[in-house]
Amino acid sequence: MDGDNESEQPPARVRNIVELARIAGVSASTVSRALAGNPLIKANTRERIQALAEKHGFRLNQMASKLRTRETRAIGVVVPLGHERRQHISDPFFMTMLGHLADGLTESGYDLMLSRVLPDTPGWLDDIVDSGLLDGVLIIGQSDQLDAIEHVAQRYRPLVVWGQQTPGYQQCTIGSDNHAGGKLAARHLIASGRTRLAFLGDIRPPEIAARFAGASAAVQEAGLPALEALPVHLSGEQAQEDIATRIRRIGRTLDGIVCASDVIAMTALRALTDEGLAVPTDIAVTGFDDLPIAAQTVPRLTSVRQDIARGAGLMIGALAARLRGEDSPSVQMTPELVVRDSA
Amino acid sequence: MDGDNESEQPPARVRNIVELARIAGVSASTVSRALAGNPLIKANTRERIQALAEKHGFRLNQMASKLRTRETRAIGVVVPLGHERRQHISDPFFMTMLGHLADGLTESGYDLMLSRVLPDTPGWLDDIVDSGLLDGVLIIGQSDQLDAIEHVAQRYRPLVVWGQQTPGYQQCTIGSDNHAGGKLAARHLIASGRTRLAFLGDIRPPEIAARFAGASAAVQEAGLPALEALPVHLSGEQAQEDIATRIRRIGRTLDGIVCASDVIAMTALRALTDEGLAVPTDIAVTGFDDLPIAAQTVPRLTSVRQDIARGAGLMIGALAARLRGEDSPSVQMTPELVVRDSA
DNA sequence: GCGGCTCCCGCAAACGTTCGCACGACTATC
DNA sequence: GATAGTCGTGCGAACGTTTGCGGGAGCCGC
Repeated sequence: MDGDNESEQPPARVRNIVELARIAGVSASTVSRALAGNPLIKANTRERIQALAEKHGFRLNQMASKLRTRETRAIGVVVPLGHERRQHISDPFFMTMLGHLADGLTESGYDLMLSRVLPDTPGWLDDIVDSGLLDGVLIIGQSDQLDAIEHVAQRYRPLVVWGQQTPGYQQCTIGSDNHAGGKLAARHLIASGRTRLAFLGDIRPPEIAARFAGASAAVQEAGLPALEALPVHLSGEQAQEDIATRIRRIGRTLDGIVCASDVIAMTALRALTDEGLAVPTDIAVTGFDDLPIAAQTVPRLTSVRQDIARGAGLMIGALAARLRGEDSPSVQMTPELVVRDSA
Repeated sequence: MDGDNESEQPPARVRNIVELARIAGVSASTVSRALAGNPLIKANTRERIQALAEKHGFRLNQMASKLRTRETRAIGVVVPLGHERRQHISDPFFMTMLGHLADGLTESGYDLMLSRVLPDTPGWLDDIVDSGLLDGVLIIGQSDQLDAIEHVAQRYRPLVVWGQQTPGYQQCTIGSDNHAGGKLAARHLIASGRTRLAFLGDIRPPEIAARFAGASAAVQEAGLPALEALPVHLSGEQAQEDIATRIRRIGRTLDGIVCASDVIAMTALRALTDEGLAVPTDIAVTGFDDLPIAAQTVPRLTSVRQDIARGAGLMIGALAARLRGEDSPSVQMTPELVVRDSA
């Protein structure tokens, strides 16, 4: 009747392994091993301790455990927002990628720590990799931080980057062959008789620069006048504004637009409709990424497909190899043009 | 000439505070305080130590620091996928919310740990809150875990939920007044003369159930036959399939659809177009959320606006209050109908 | 009855910080 | 010149785990 009655009041919460050890009448080491399922501990004490832990709602303090074992089982996913200092990561591409990474990492038993970072201090990436909180780091998009990333990649192995592989850089990069992708899109427009093309998107990030270069190459080999890049913000209300303005200003002088992403293409579609221009009859539009929404727009978007799920898988695979101490090469996936109605 | 030359080779990386202390010729405590900017340490030794740390590329081990201070400065963001066991969190709503949360938390100096969890083990949420890794937890969407969440909420204060406030439940819930929102949408359809309505979406999650209930109420007060709910998956290719099937089967019998989300509405739009049904002349469609894409579809989507940015802000505010030990009430935001072209 | 073996378990030292307390040196006061 | 009051630094004990090593208890065979 003295509070020790099990059925009357919920057992006191146990806060650490020693308390539980006292209750069980064993040492802390035994509890630790028992909870870890270590066969060194006799089966019935092991189960007794596990039951006791369950009963008192006890869970190991991961912080202590991780400190001790020096294994955090956590991966950092960082999105550098160097060229695009907008407040939120609303870009569906990032988000989709993030979703796949979350899946893959959870599956492998890793926690995911998300950092959306404005890279203004020089050591931003060092702060992350040297925090002692992470076993490895995945970077989504190089933004304008190619060199900063490279500098860290030189000494920190478990680092994998989604982006554009660049000659002379050692960082393990997973990404599409953006140059080929851009070329694919432009060639398709040209093949359908378009001659007055433009490229819509900010070409500072290496991925986009490569897409632009690819498209330019196609334009050049067709003997058309050099492709012009029309910089616009990547997403957000700002982008909508930018794009609408661009379209209003020069939409009628064009008959084909290669867009840096599906989101941009989608917004362009909307802006063109508003301008009274018909897609694809007056002007053809291609996207990039082939996000699910590309199939849902009216007209449906012709887009360069990036297999994001596969990309995420490759990133995790490469990281896993590096965590095992093996080496893992960069991978360029071959993009594919998905022809729908917009071009 | 013996390797101690500073300019020749990069200084050896220092791994912990004691090593740095030895180099600086002081005690570990002093280094700790110096790096923390503690004014107890004389200004010039403080700076000397900071410079030394910089030079040797030393950074505090956060794991140890967090263990010691029992303050993790990390918030868990969890997305329970109870009713929707699809592989990825691709839903743009979640993603947008996540983006805003990431912004807000980073701003307040918190790290964000993302857990996408299939709640199959009974203690899934306990595992998270008792991991010792987090100062607080935000849950996006209640899924079918209302009770599991409630059980933890009873004892764990720093927990805030995005979802539907439900009578008899204590959990701190931030969300829209979904009932009002659903009613708003249905009333709008009815006001424009629609009489044969349906609700498109899985009504198991409480948020959606409330939207359905609200729409039903409007239908009932107009004296129309009871509203039918057509369950479909929330997103992904599966959803597309589901929706197309539904539309093909009964699209022609309807003249108005209340959709549970913008994504569903968008897919419906596409499916209707494919069926040769004109929106809004043949059939009117409303969305829910008013995501940026709602303004980009053709025709533009009439949707019930949820201010996601504000919602994220409220969640973080409520959590912050709870972290300070204060209490914070649930909040229901008033939704607003944004009328565009689809209804 | 003694050595050796197996089987469980406890001791104590880590992991890398932080922070209360004490202590030495130096100035100011009477 | 003794006492009190700063100021700056070091000692050592935490935070809650994990794990190498050692040792006691029990059993076997000789």
